[in-house]
Amino acid sequence: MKRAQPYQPSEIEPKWQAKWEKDNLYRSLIDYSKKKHYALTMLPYPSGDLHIGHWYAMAPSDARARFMRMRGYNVLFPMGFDAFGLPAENAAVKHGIHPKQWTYSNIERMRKQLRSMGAMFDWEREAISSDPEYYRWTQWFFLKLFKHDLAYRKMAPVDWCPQCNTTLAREQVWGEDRHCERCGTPVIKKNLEQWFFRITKYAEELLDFSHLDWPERVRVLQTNWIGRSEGAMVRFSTEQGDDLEVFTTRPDTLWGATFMVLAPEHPLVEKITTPEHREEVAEYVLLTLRQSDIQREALGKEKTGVFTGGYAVNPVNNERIPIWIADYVLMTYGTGAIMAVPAHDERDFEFALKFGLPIIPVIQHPRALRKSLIRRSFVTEEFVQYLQENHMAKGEDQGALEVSLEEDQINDFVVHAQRGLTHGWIEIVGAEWMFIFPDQTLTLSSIQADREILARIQRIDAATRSYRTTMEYLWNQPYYRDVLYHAEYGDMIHSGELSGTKGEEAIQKVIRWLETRGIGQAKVNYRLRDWLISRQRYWGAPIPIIYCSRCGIVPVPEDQLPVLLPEDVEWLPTGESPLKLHPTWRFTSCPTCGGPAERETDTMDTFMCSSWYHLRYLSPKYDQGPFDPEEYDYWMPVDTYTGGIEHATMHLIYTRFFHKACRDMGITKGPEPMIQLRNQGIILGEDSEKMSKSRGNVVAPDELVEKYGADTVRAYLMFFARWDQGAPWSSTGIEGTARWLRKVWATILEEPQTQNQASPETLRTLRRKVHQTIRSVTRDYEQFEFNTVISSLMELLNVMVDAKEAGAFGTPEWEEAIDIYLRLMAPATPHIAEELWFLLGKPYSIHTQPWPEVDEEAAKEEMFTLVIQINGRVRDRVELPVSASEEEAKRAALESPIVQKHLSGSAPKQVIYVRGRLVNIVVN
RNA sequence: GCCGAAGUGGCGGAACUGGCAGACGCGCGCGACUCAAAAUCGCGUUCCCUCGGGAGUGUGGGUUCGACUCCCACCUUCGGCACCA
Repeated sequence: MKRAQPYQPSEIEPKWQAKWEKDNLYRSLIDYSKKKHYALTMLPYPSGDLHIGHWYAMAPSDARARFMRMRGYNVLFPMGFDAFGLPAENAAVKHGIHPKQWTYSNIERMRKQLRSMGAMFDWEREAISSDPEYYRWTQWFFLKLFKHDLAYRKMAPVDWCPQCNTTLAREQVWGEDRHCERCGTPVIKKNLEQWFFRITKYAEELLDFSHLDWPERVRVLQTNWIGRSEGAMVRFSTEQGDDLEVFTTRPDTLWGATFMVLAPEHPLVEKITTPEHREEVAEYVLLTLRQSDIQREALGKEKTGVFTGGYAVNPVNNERIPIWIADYVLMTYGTGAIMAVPAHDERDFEFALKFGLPIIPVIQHPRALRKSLIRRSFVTEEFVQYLQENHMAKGEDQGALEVSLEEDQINDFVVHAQRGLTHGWIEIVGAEWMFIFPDQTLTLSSIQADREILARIQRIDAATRSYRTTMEYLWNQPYYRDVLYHAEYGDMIHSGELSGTKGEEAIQKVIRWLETRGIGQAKVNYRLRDWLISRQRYWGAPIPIIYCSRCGIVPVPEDQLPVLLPEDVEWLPTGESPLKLHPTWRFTSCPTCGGPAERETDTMDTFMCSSWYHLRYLSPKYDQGPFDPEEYDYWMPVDTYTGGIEHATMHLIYTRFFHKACRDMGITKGPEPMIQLRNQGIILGEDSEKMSKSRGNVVAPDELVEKYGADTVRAYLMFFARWDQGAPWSSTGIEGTARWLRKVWATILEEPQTQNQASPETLRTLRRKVHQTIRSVTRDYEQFEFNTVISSLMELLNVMVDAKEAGAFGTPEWEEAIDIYLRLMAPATPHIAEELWFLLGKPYSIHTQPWPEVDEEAAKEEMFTLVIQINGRVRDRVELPVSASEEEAKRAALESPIVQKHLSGSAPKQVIYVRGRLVNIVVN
């Protein structure tokens, strides 16, 4: 027996990596004779150490890129670094190293670690966002956006991270406590003059995913983030004659608007506040401003607000309604003002009840009961009998009958009620809003009616005198509570000429009605805000703007780019941009008038750098533009993009916006930058907790590579979980993958220990499994199902081991099997595949070989297991040739002794036959 | 509260078109080799059982000859949003 050399990844892996690099094996050049495939994995931040998460993102992506290459595509799979950003500055503060030095030495280290992965990166295309040759073009894009009015500067309340000492985009503020996405510190509000990109201009187009093959999850996240809502703008006016516009999604409830609420910051507040309310309003505004957003938006917080003394006119019914201010109305959404319809909006309902504002129902509840609480003391005994005889009284509580009525009982009830009332009144609420008095019936249909009803019942019952509105009285009858408020669609009531409008057409009909009268129109509103890109930090691309006292905001001329970052700065965090504290850098001359001027000292959000890195990869050294148009036309768009889902509402929305804006400026082409997106999951620590240094559960890929070799790590990462889900790490699990590779090695290289002559069946079975595996591995790579790629290969190996034992070694079928096996494993485990390929004397390199084709004939099964069920339960199995007819299958099933026993003479009711699978005998 | 996803052995997972539930691997058990260990190999491994079977894919219903797969309701976990008018 010949023993082969043992499998030594630490020897073969560096050897092949060096050779591939020397031979330029992964250089990706334009080749018009081939179909291109641009595979991109998200740009890593050079934090200093490649962690297992990087491997998890990149190694399976690399395997797939390699697979595409073997399938005949010209594949571009580039790598680079998102090299600007805060950690470099934090390290500078902590260790006294310059951010640039820290960053570039980290990059050096990570390049080495990345090379140990054996990935097919084309390093000639590496791009580093902090290189002046890179950020020159980041600045150039800024200027283009500025020129096309897509970048603008404004004073605004912005989110500020006190830990990072900088402003953040809305997308970078996370969670209920509104913390900084990077460091977890709760943010505060600051009023600052900042630069924004007009991403909101693209809100509608960003909702269109029809050109994208992206996970549903990401599309839903982005859709929710953009937050489209349809409704109407309605023009109310103040008594002073100012227009007061509101956005509403429920124009059908307009007739129920009984007051208005402005955000405390609303510009009209000053003007409408009357002298006697001035002090109270000023105090409230101040209080609101002092509160953090977290306090202000804390849920479950009781509503607060104050009356301004001012009044508005509801344009649909000319009702005079009070204007309040309250912090539950946000200046940043809609117009910063709302019409309050307390009967059909939970927040307004709560507010109205608290402050005694009238509540008028204007939408019929689709299912509500008609409820009435009838005090015995108000009515005759005959009437009580009437209620009981007709089963209207369902209960009794403290001398009051709890009545509920069907629609067809109402008329009869009203007649009896008026006769039965000795004094007092009877109300019906829910699907009706009637107050029946002996002499008349009133309906709660307007503010006026609310006052009349309240006045009458207060005259009758002194106990109701503390109530400020009719609804407040009703609310204090617990029996009514569930029918007093609802936010559903329904038929319009109490709405003047539009009363009776059906729920399903109400909104559209009201909008048309408003439009013909010129008091409102349809309007779509978005939750999305413009992208705040100013950062008060040093290590970023300077915003290429100059402020001149004579010429105002002046863009740096393109030919003066890049605006270089000075290297001699103080980085100690002060809350001001370090560039502002530099003794000379900010002082310059105006490009327009030549007079003294100052540079913008803020730098750009690093998401700006990563919005276009996929373009810089195309031609990282090109200096006539951000990218070489020829490269663009060949490679773009990105065909598959892989990375984590955490960027769903940040990078992935920014880069889509960026592409669309550039398209409209004539720079890029096509609807989308990245066609197919796939997300990998997260690897947890072995304790099922999130990996972190403090928990001590971090898995270090360098150590794994040293112990097992890169191929084992790559294969294990592909195998151990569904790629899109991730799972806890297992240090015993990886042993299984290591065993698999050792077994491959031994199976292919070692002489067999058997004298057996392989039977034709053995060889046939071997070939069948080989070709079936080509089919499944190909399909699984296409679908990013990497775990089953590896398990199929393991299965095939098990069959090969059996075949070898049975004497297949050395036969043509065996040679074919190992040839195909190595090709199939080459994308996942490139080094061992290359080494074995080499040892077998096959032509270098396996990675330039074509992907194997399925021989359909060989893959065909000859026999199959016919499952025999009785009443859907498996009772027996029998082997049949694939060619067996329905009759043969049914006969085989019915002849089965087990079936005979179960049938015990009786005839089957039905026999169901599924070709190639089963026979199901139904016997009752 | 709203939106979304996921629940399958001790664990990661497979079952891709409604048709054998648990592929592949980990772990575990027994055995072989060995003075011994490591490595390797073989067998077993969803649960219950009176050895005939029975139960079983989060729970409860439904559709179907047949449901992990389709429908309805619910529970749990995770993610996102959150006074967005």
